[in-house]
Parts: sequence; C-alpha cells; structure tokens
Amino acid sequence: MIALDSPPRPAPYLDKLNDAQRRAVEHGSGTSAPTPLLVIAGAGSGKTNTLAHRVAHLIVNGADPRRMMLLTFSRRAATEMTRRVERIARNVLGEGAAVMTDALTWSGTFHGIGARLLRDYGPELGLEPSFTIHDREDSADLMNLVRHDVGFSKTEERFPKKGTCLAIYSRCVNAEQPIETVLGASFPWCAAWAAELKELFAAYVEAKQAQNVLDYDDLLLCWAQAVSDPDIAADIGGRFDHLFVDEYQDTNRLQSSILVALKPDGRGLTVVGDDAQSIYSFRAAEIRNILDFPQIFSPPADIITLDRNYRSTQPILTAANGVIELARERFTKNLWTERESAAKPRLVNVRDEADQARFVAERVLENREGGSTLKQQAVLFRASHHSGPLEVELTRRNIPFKKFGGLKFLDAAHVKDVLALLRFVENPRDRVAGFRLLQLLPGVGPTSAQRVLDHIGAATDVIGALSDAPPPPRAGDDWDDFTRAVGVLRQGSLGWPAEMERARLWYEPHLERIHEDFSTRRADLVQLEQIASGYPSRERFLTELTLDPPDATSDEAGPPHLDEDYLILSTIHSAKGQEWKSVFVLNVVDGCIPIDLAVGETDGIEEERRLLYVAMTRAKDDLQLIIPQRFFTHGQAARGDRHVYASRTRFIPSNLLPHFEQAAWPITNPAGGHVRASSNTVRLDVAARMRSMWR
DNA sequence: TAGGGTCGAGTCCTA
DNA sequence: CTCGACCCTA
Repeated sequence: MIALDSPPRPAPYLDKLNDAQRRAVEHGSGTSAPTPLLVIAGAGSGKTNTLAHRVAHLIVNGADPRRMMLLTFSRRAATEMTRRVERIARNVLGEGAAVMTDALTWSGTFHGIGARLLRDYGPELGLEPSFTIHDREDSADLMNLVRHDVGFSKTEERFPKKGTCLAIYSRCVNAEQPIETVLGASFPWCAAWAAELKELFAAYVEAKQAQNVLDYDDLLLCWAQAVSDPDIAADIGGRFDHLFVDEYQDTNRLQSSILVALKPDGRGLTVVGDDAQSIYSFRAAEIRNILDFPQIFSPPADIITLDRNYRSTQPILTAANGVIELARERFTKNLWTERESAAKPRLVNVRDEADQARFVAERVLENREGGSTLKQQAVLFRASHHSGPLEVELTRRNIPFKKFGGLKFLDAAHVKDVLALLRFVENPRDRVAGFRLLQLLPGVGPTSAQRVLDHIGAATDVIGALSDAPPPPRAGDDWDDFTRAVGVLRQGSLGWPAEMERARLWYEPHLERIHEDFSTRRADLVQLEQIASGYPSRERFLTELTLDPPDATSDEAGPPHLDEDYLILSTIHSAKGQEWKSVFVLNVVDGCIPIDLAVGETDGIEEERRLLYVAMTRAKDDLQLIIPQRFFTHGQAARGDRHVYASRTRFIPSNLLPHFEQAAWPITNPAGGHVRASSNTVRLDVAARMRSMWR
C-alpha cells in the first residue's frame, strides 16, 4: 500500500499520456474541489482513456469513488469506463483496486441515474418508488389515449398525430422552451394548435401521475424539478465530490440545468466532449451547452484541447479537417497525427445504388483477401434504409453482416407483449401495459379492456380486484389462464428470472394464434429470457432494458458467436465512438448527406456537416466515400425506372477535392474516364451479370 | 362488441 | 408505404 498523504511521486501510469492528456488528468490535483474543467477531445484523441485516467488518478490520490458520479451516453460506455479505471488503478493499488472501482456505483446514463435517484428520493418528492417507465412508443400510446379522452381525435381540421404530439411535448421539456417557440421553430404546421396541445399535455401529465408511470423525459424533468429546490440540490450535490460527463456535446438544456443545480460553482465538475461531433439535436441536444460551458462559472472553466489523433492516417485527417473547417462556429482545433500514409481517402462515383452495393461487396471481399477481417470494416450511412440494396447484395453473396441502428429488438410486437405482462405485474396501474395485454386475449377488444382496467384502477388490492372483476363476456378459459399467470407473478415466489419463463409460457399460445411466423418470434423470446437472466430483479430488468435497449438484434447475452466474423453496417449515429480499419460511407450526395429534410435550416445543415465529419473520422487506414449518381424514386412499381440525379455532397466543394483521390466504378474504359451518366434509358449491366454468374 | 378488411391520406431520419 | 378511420360481419 502507498501512504495516501505521501508527497506526489512520479506516477508511471501517467507516462504514456501526452502533454495535454496529462494536464487533463492532473487538473486540480491536490485540491479537494477542483475548478470546473472542459476537455475538448477530438475524434480518436484518446478521450475515454484520458477520462478513465482522471478518475483513476483521483481515486489513487484518495478521492472516494462512492462520492463520484460518472454520466455517459450509454450503459455500455459506463461499463467500459469503469473497466478501464479499474485496470489503471490496479497498476498502482494492486488487487485492492477492484474494491475501489466496485464502489464507483454512480455511473450510467443521465436517464439511468435519474431513475435511481428518483426511486431513492421518491417519498420526499411525492413519487411512488415503484413507478414503471414508458419507452417512446408507450408514451405515444398513452398520448393517444389521452388525446381521445379530451376529444381531439375527431377535430375538423386534422389534429397532429400521437407521435408528433409526443415529439412536441418532449422538445418543450428537454429544450426548456415554451410551446409557442417550439412550434414556431420545429413544428410550424402545428402552430395553430398551441392551445389544444397545452390542454392535451396537461391531461397527459395527469394521466402519467395517476398511473404511476414516468416517461423518458420525466426522468430528467423530475430530477431537474427536485434540484430546483436549493435544499434538495445541496443534499444530492453534497453526496458527490466529483461529477464527470462524457459526450457533453450531446446533452440538452435540461441536463445542463441539472448539472449547474448540483454544482452551482462548477467545482468538481469535469465535462468532456467534441463540439465538432454534436449530432443529436433531433433529441434536443444543445451545442451551446459545450460552447458556452466555460463562461457560466466564475471563475470560468479551464479548457484543455486534445487534438492529437491516434486513430487515422494524416490524409484522412486532412480531408476531415477540411470538411469541418467550413463549419460556422466551433472550438478551433485541427486533428493531427504521426501516422503518415500515401493513400488519400477516395471519392468513388458509381452509377446507382445497385452498383454502390456491388462495389462495396467486392471491395469488402478484396480487403478480406488482403488480410482484413470483416469486423475490421464498416459501412456507414445516414438513414437506416440506405443500406437496403447493400443488405440484399450481401445476403446474395453470403457475406455475413450485423446492422446497428434502425429497427430495434424491443420494437417487435411480440417482445413488447411479454414486457407488457411484466410491466403490468410490476405496476397494475400502468394502463398502456394493461390495455395492450388484455387485448391479446381473444374476445377482448378496447371496450372490455377499458372496463377491466377501470375496475382494478379503483381498487387498492389489485390482484383481488382482477380475480373478482367480471370476466369479459367472450374471453373464456383464456381469462382464467391470464389471472392465474398475473397472480403467480405478482406473488413473486418464483423469483427472477423464472418469472420471465412463466411469462413466456403464458404468452406462447397467443403468439401462435396471432402470428404466422411464430417460430422465429419465439426465438426472440428465448433470447429475451437470456438477457433477463443477466439482471438481478424484474424491476432492474424492466428499467434498464427500457433505458438502454440493445443496439442490434444479436448484440447481447454472452459470447455464443465469438468465432464469427461479420461486416458492420451502421447508421452514422450508431457509429459514434467507434473505429474501423476500413470505412465505406454510402450515398455521399446532397439529399442523403445532408438529408433533404434538413435542408432549409442553417443549424440543420451544420449538424449534417458534423455527421459527415463523424463518419470520416471513424476510419483508421482506408476511407471510401461513395457517390451514386442516380436514385430510383420509390413509390412506383418494382421495376419502374423513374429516377433522379444526385450530386456530390455540398460539404465537399471543389476546393477540397485535392484531399481526395477520385475514381469511378465500374471502370468502363482503359482511360478510367467517368461513367456516362447522361443515358435516360435503363442500361443492362452486362459486366455485373457476367460476374455474378459465377458467384 | 370484436376483429378483419379496405381505402384514403399524409409522411418520409437520426437514439 | 404505413397509419388511422371506417365499414362490415359474426
């Protein structure tokens, strides 16, 4: 053991850090409440490593890990961070380090930590700690029920749909803006409905409270409301000496309000992020949070910039820097590296999306021949459906892939059904869960479901109320099966995860009745059971699954396929924080990046520019941006040939072209000229057909 | 009252 | 194309 009060010794674990990283790690060393710190950490600059070192360094020097709060973007990031902290601390403290880092329990997402605090402080805040949490779709369903109740579902002019209503509500809450501002800025076509929407939202809030449910936004909102009381703020804030926030560029106004309320003078606060990678404004992330952070405190926060990149080659960085230099406002920083290379990133012109898919598939296989595994390569795109043609091509060629982003495991109807049962057992007042669940029974529709829920809603003994509720007239034996299942689960004697299996067994007959393809769906439920076994209790399972759902369908539950190799397909948003040896970016054209919906608002365009920057800076050695020149428009017969011509993204104007190598594919003549894009008739791709004969 | 089917209208992304 | 409103039948 080292004596904690010995004078600072040279710490060998800091040797591997560069100068700026080391300053970030040692900032405020020796003081008990260091002044606020902002670390601007460029892509690939060792951000996670630096933050982990800072946490470990504080612990090694005597800070109490139980009094640290670590806020990350995902639960996975939190796990990764604590793992690294432990590894570093172990170098110094030996095996005792595990005890210290196990004590680092306040790490997680804002929403996750919020849920935990609200359960802890529930009684003081007038919240029942047994609340259940609605995901986005549940929230929209409840909004719809309420919308019906207040009579807005049958207005003469069409009232906004449930998803839109929820989006408006959510933005008001997260951006801390009045409804009129939000409508004007983001939902102008709903501006006439401001008064009705306010009424709807009031009813929505009442419904949530009556049902003891919180939605995502409530986890932050209730937390923020709680700490707006100075006593509670001092109480919660006083439990923590150090607060760390990762990915600060993706926090919203509400989150920054919480931070400032917890630490009004900013002491003990470390935030890390990269303004150039702010890509979440669609969920009200506020880039001003990071741009303005230093000035909200007095004395202002120190800023340390990490601009040495350890990931990419210099030509890739030069091109990426070129793209981001055209941004309107930013903390100026240009990434640099010592990784020289002769290979510039490539701009590849192809005729259409089908050729794009063929090109990627061929290059991926060539790279594999050259020694790169599939997992070292990734294909990135702006919108989930952009990978459609590629997925077809990969399947045809038997190239395994795993897709991140887009449709979620938890959005599948059958998964939601089983979770609805568990949620209903956890909190029988949760009407969205109950409504969904009851209608699974044959012979039960909206009317009988309402009746049953009204009956138990009025009762104190919920299970008693359920068993002596008048059975829906046409439910038959299914009703008894249902009440028995709820009774057993509610009683809790089975334990977890046995309850999960019991829930599945109840559901399976219904699954077979409702869905043709029940066998594939049942496999999902078995998988869900596997996931469930990783959690200590029903409550934790439901809470954490809702707050941090798995990214991809096969992205959890241990290592069954460790030997498998597969190509990564991912939206740019889901690619955040990751890196690959080779990266392909699809559809680098105006209309996709920037996506046409974002064209019009300057802020929207700026965010799209950052998206391209994020995509480019994922690549270590090899970066290919693909530009299909012709897009077939959808909404026509499968073989129709209506199409539009696209052009290279505006984010790579001609003066940036010297940073790229340009190419066309397939190479149509020995001189390597461009493919003729002028033809209006569909040409037969003879070459591709002949190649594909042999594959 | 449930539940399946059809038709018409507005939407179109990103967690 | 997908959601939602509406209609029809049992």
